[in-house]
Amino acid sequence: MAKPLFDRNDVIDKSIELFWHNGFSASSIQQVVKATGLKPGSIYHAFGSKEGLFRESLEIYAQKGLMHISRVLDTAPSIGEGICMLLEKNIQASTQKNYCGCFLVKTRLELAAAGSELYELASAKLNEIEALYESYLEKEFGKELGRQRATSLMLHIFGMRVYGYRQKSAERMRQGLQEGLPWLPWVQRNLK
Amino acid sequence: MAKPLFDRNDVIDKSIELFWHNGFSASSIQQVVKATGLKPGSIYHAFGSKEGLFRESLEIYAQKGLMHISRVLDTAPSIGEGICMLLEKNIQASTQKNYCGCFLVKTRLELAAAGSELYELASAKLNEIEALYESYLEKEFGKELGRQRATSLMLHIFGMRVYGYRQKSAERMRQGLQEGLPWLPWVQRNLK
DNA sequence: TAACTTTTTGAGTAATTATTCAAAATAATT
DNA sequence: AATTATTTTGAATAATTACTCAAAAAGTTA
Repeated sequence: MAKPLFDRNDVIDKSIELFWHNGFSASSIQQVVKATGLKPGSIYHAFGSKEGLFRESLEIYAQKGLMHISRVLDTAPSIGEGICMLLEKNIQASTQKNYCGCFLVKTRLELAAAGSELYELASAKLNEIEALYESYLEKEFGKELGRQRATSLMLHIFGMRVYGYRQKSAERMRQGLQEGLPWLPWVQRNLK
Repeated sequence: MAKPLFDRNDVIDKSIELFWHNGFSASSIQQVVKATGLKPGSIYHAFGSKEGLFRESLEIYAQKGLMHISRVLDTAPSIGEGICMLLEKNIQASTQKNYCGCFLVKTRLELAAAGSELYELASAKLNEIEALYESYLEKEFGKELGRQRATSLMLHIFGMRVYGYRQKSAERMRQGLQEGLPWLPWVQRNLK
């Protein structure tokens, strides 16, 4: 019973990187071979298909994202401040050189028309994220307002993932968020 | 001097349909051949490359979108009511069977990492849309608040383009929009 | 060490890809 | 009708695609 010699986590991390940047269609198995060092046979033995590898990459990515949100919101001084921290981190990320949006959002848009199982997976994970925010906001604002603000927050997060691709959009985006999410405890940035 | 026999508008419309649904990478020239009835040689003679055809499709799509926004906002009773009409139309569209988001948004997300010229084109057109909304909102709210609300509106529009893929999200999305864009003249829907 | 099980290898496959081009067809001009 | 200019054709091309499989290597157990 020989066990896999390659580091599965490492291979998944490198696959996430590749698929996240290029999307499903534009990423070839040959690129995976190059990125991971695995030979085609090993990839198919371990993951079954390109779709199988993509699915596992997407799942791990989503799981990490959900855990990150929970961790930040559980340790922040307040839920509102935690959300602000998460949003600010998204803004920061969008200023990075190789900004790439969100893997789940990109997958949902790319594969919606194909009716792919991967689209369903991405959608399910995005719904989980909304449900997670909702569970926190309900505690703060009650059932109805919590749900409403969770939806509003998701609209803004999705919006950022598209808007953020523009260079130098950080400050503008920050102002737009403050305009649309006035119930969050924004900190004063530039007093003038 | 023989002139083209095929209807360029018709070919572009069918190309928009195909590219919009499948994206750039997942649309093949053979699919274009099938969808338009043109032979490969004709396509390359008329548009130069797959990218050339995609570019022209994207440009026409964007132009139609910009014109539609102007027309609605120019004829609406007020700018606010016009924007509400446009948003409501987006919500309605998202409930359609083959909802497909926005061609510009999809292109921006798909081709950002590739540093493609098509990404630049999609971004430029999305910026034009924001500038158009800004020009209207400035008249209503002044320079600074107009700009801020145009950004907020764009974040919501982008957000809808992602959020809307979920089935049965219409009512929830409507409430989220009302929460984030309270300065718009929303009409009462269900009194209870 | 030997027998056994599982993983890895990497050349190979059939299908699909974007693109080309010489020849045929078509339209405008003479 | 003849000439010229342009478009259309569609089979062919070289490259790339996702994926396979028999053999070799490696780990586990006896």
